[in-house]
Amino acid sequence: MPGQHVEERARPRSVQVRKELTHRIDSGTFAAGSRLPSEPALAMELGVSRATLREALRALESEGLVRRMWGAGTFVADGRRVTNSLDANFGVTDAIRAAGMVAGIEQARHSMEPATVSEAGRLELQPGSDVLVVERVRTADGKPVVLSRDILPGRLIAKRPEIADQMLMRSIYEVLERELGLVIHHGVASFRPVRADVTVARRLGVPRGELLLAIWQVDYSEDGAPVLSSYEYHLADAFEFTVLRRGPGRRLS
Amino acid sequence: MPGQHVEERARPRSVQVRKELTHRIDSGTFAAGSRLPSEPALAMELGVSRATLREALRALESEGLVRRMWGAGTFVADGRRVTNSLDANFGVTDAIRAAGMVAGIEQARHSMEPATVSEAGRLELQPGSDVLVVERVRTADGKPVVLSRDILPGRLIAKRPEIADQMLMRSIYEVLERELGLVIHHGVASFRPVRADVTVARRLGVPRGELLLAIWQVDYSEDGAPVLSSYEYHLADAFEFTVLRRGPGRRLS
DNA sequence: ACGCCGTAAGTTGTCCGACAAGATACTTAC
DNA sequence: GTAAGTATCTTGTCGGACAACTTACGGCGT
Repeated sequence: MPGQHVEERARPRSVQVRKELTHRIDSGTFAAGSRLPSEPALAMELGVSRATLREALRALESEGLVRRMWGAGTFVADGRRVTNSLDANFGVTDAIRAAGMVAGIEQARHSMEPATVSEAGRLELQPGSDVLVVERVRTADGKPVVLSRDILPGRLIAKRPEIADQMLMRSIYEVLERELGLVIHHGVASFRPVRADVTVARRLGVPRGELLLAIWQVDYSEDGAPVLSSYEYHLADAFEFTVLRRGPGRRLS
Repeated sequence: MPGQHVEERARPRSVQVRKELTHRIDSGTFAAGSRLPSEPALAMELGVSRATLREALRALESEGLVRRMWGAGTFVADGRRVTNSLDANFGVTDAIRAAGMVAGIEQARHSMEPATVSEAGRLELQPGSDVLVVERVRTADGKPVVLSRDILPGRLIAKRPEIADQMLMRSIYEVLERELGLVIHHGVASFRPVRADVTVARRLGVPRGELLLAIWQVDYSEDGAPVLSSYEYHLADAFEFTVLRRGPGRRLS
């Protein structure tokens, strides 16, 4: 049953509250470092119960936006917001825009191919199943900075092949969400430094052996199904990645 | 008032519950992909109210350990646990151990120096203040893999200079927590690929120009004060870093 | 007048009981 | 046999209440 179109489903109210509070913090209504109204007061103002508000606050705390102190109050985390954070910004487009540059796409092309064994494994498909492969060179202020190769199950666009064309010009995440109602819930990214080989160097217009950061990643939908497998080659000097490390709350063995 | 020794303060019960559930998941009592007992049942078994249990579950959900589905139940996240995750494992020691290798330390030395302007800025100190600098070469199964340079405010160990020696042999996070009661709450790490210069290459025993991953990071204590600034040079082939990317829940502008 | 300590107010943590909303599995009607 | 409807289970939300903790104020002794 692949129906399930975008139907403006009612989200849990705590999610609404979380968004509202995030907006107030981002907009400065709740200044950095300041204390939030007490839970009973905030709950009444937002028109939800204290339990629902606490649900939202717990989420914000785990995101590092607020800090709760027993008996003292809940405080907005001190400024120091990570701008180009690998674990917050999804996709190359967001990363480029977060760096204050204009994101563009060149040399875009897509094709339907049989999945290799490793790709099928990542996407939990039968080897040889059709997968859509989208290759693009991403530009920042017109200069090539990233070569990306995105792979997704062919069945996703089987009924609407024209969607593949849209992926050549826009963020894949954007297309997945707007055209297919597919929201990426989380992804697991790995990276390591590499040198540009002949193929990559030519596409990016840099000398062979240039320093690159290779990132490969699998994104999962809300129900835990793999949706997108991608490979990216970033110019080392293009932008700087940061990661917010939480913990060490849970210590492994 | 720097008293405040380790005094086994009573943690919120939800934290206890969270640890218990984490343990059960890690130990396999709750198998990957399986459904947890219902909230009322689990709450009764653990001897806490449903609200407290939900507080713990919310935390586990944000960590990606469980997935909650409205009306269906709460499920343990599918295996696929990130092993060497940059945003979960803190410190080189944990990273090496997570890769299944034996962590060691060589060429360790420490010194008290006046802080440079940039270092003082990162640690929010007066330029020229004394800082403790710890330089070490970390080994995995006896082979050098990381050159690290850790910088922390000198006042932290002013009254117990012998602590610096302990940092030469053990994880700095471990020493901070056990000897000073200082728990790192979060850190912000940045990284980029670099080539080994002469100095780094000699310390790590690799050719000049070898591929490295440079990671620099500032760690903060629970009250938001910067505690540790560190620089690390990782051999590109030593291990593979992964990051769990959440979202895109809150989209920035 | 100064400093110390106890107390009161405020805030978060936890608890209980109940109902609403969504999902699943079973039953029933065709 | 198939499909729709229903029963039941689960999570989401609500309201009120009390306990634990932090902070700040005021009284007390020196």
